[in-house]
Amino acid sequence: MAKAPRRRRGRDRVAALMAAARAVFLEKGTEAATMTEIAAQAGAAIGSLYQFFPTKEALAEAVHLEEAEAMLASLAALRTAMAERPGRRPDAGALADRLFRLMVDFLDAHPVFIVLADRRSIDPKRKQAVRRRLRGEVAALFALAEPKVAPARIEAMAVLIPHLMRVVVALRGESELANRARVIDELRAMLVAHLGPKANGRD
Amino acid sequence: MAKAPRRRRGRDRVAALMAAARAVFLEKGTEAATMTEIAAQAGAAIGSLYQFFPTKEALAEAVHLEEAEAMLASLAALRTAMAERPGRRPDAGALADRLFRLMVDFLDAHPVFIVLADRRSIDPKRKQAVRRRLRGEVAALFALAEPKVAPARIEAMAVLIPHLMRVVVALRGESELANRARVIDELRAMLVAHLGPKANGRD
DNA sequence: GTCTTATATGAGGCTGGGCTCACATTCAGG
DNA sequence: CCTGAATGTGAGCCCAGCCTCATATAAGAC
Repeated sequence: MAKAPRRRRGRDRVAALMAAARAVFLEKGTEAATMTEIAAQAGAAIGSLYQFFPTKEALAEAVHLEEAEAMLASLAALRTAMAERPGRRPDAGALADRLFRLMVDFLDAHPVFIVLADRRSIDPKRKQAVRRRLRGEVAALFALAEPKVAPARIEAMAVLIPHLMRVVVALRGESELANRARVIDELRAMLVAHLGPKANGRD
Repeated sequence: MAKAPRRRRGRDRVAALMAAARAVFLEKGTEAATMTEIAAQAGAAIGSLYQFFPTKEALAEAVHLEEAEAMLASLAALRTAMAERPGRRPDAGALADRLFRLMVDFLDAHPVFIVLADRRSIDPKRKQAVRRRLRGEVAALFALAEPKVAPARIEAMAVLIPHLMRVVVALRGESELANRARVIDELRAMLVAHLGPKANGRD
C-alpha cells in the first residue's frame, strides 16, 4: 500500500477494498480479476482504489501479506500454547495432526491465501520470504515437540506439510467429488502415520 | 483445433505451433502468454496460428488434451504390462511406488500438464472428464494388483495420488530449495508406507 | 467558521493483445 | 501448365482493462 489511510473513513475504505479484492481474486484469480470490479464490489469509485493501492500488483501483495500474517499468527499462537505446557507436549504424529487440522481450518476462513501464493502476480521474492517464515514456524513447533528428531527430517516436513495444503485446496476446487472428506482424511492419516511414534526412526 | 491440417506442411506447422504453445504456456502461464509470442516462437505468422486454432482457449485445450492422452497412455501401458504377468503382480504399496515414480517422470517430460490442468483457461467440463479417466486408470491398476482392497479406499487413492503431483510440481517451482529431492522422497515414502502390506487394514 | 489536508469521483487516455481479413504463395491432381 | 484448395502473411481493427487527473467534498485542527 503506497499511501496508508490517515482518517477513520480511509481505514474503512481500505478494509472494504481489501475484502472485495479477496472475494474477486478468489472467484476469478488474480489475472482475470479487474480493478473496476473490485472497486464496484467495495462500493467505491475506481479512483478511490488507486488512492490507496497504486497498482493491481500492490493490491494483490497487500492481500497476500495480510493473509500470510494471519496464518503465521495462528502458528505462533500454537507455539506459545505449547511452550507454556511443557508437560503435555504432543509427539511428532500428534503435532502433525494438529497442524494439518489447523491449516485446513485456516483455508476455510482464508480460501484466497493459496490462490495468491501460487499466482504469478506476486513478486517471487515476497512469496519466498513468506514461505521461509512459515517453514520456520513449523520447524520450531517440531523442534519443540520432539527435539530428538533429526534436523534434516524436521526441515523436510516443514517444507512438505504446507505444500500438502495445495492438495486440500485442489480437492475443494472440484465441485463434483463425492468423497472429498474421505480423501482429505486419508491424506491426514497418511501424514500422521508417517510421523507417528513407530515411524520416526528413519535417519 | 477447428481446422485440421490436410497437407504435410500443415501438420508440421501445427506441431511447431503446439510445441511453442507448450513452452510459452509453461513459462508465462496461460493467461499471460500471448498468441503473438507463441506464433513468433514457432516461426509462424499470427495468421497461421489462427488458421488452425480459432481462439487462444482452443489452443490451450488442444495442448491440454494432447498431454492428457500421453499420461493416460503411460498408465494404460503399465496396466497391460501388469495384466500380462499375473504371477508378478505388485502389492498396493509397490504399485503406489511405481505410480508415483511414473508420474514424476511424466512431469519431467510434460511439465506443462499441471499448469493447464489448473488454470481457468480450460473448460472445467473437459478438465473434469480428464480427471475422471485418469482416476479410472489408477483405480483399475489397484483393482488388478489387490482385488481385495475395499473399493472406497481404492477410489480415495485414485483421487489422491494424482493430486499429490501438485506438491511435486510446486516443489519444482521453488528455485531456491536445497533438499527438494529429499522432500519428494519423503512424500513418496509416506504414500508407499500408507499402502504397504502392514497398513491396508483400515476398513 | 475557515483552512488544510485527506478522501472521493468517474470520464477518458493509452496500451496491449485477441482476432480478422484481403491478399500472396505453395501444393496436388488432372 | 493450370486451377482450386490449402496454407502463409502481417497490418490493423477493436476493445477490455490499467491507470491518471482535474475537480469536488468531507473531516479534523485551530
